[in-house]
Amino acid sequence: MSTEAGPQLVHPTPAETAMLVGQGLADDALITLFGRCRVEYDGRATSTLGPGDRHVMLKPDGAALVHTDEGQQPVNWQPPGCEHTVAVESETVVVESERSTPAESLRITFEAVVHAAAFDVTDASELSLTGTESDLRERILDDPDLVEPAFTPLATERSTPAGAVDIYGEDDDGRTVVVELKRRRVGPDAVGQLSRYVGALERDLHDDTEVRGILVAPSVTDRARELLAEKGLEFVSLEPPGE
Amino acid sequence: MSTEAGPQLVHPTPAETAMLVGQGLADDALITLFGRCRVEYDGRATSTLGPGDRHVMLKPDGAALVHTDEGQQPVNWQPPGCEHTVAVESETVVVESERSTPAESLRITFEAVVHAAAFDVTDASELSLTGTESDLRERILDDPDLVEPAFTPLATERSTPAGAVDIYGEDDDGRTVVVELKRRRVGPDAVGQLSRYVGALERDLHDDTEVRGILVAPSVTDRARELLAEKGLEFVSLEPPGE
DNA sequence: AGTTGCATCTCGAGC
DNA sequence: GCTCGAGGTGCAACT
Repeated sequence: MSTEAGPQLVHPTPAETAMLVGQGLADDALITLFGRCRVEYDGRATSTLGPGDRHVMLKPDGAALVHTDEGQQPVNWQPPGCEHTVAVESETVVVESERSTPAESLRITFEAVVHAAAFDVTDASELSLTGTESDLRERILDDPDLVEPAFTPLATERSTPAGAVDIYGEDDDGRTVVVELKRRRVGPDAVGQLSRYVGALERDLHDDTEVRGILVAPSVTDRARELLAEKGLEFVSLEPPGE
Repeated sequence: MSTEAGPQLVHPTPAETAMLVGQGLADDALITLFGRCRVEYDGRATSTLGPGDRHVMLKPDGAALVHTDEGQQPVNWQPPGCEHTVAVESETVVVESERSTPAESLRITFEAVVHAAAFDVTDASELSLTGTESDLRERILDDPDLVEPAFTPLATERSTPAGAVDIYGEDDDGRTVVVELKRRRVGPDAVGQLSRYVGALERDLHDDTEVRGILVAPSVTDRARELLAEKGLEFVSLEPPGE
């Protein structure tokens, strides 16, 4: 059976729009609206957006997205789990989306709706993604010599007082090694992260043997390299498998 | 004049869809498609997504978004600046989006198109947002005593070998103070950041007087508080202005 | 173009 | 629910 088209309206009246959106919300449909609107948001921050043409999407999981003609990111949004409502106020369509923890509300006021639609969505497929940090970890566990000859991984995600280290192991001389993985070129933040783990382990183990810290990533910025040197940490260039 | 509706098609044929998309791309329209499709991506990583119903948006700035029924984030996307193309291959509509630096390509293959539309977008308004870190900085510059009595800001975004500090100043005793601002509750990463700045300034100034580091945020996690204590850094609870 | 750090970051996993 | 870190993070400001 072919996919059914849901209701579609072009230049609907406020009442028609509210009817379609209300029914779409009841049916757990994916709803899209396009038209001239204003947007107000209040919650973790506060924002207002004056009149303009935007695309609005209401998802059945409670997410809301307001897109302008530019940018990958929505200009306003609400995360999944929100309650959407629609109403007609003074001849304008008002879409609201709210949640309570944290208290956040989004209010979209349409002065003109150009298009409204509700779609029934069936999507059983999951995204398959390769080239992640997890893939880089598997690559190293398969061949620890990629870090250095005779490196021996002992644990992954080993917890320390400063957080979990990506790979915990020891070198040819039996010294403790902390490996921090990054799937792409790294800056100073990754050095700080590795440094925290090394420091925490040195305090935790509090034996005399030093703890080595190795950052594994495709490359580092100049500043990150300086920070590595200052803190006595090491760098190994390695990329996640490319498929 | 009221906003014009662009072309709208319900259950279009592949040829009709390709025509609408091609014309929309030529007109710098915002294009939406809904239907059953597969998606392949290759670039910074690699992904494949099997058949399912999704909403596709092509923006005039070259961004592409593929949304499922769940989540605030698109399941696949392409950033602004990409070249979009549409073609009919073996009776299916294929939308491709590519860029060269870095080399990335997105390929969406529709086995059924339920809806296709192209919208003319006019949006002159800019988002006004309050409650940001920048607002918190202004709040402190207006009243430095919020950090501590007799704190004197001397510079913002002062550069150090480890990066730019949010507020650079001195305390009542003339000691150098580094202030790191966060608009929300902070974890260990923010402590590492402040620590880097303090360390870099101590080396840079290399006089005997210590450099104080103060983290200003609404609150801190337990781990972050421990790290602050270990590194001899301080915390002041303060929120960005709420409106 | 590369670097750095903010973001209403989002998202998932662990606790 | 909170915490923590990854992300094809996006994004702007600056060099």
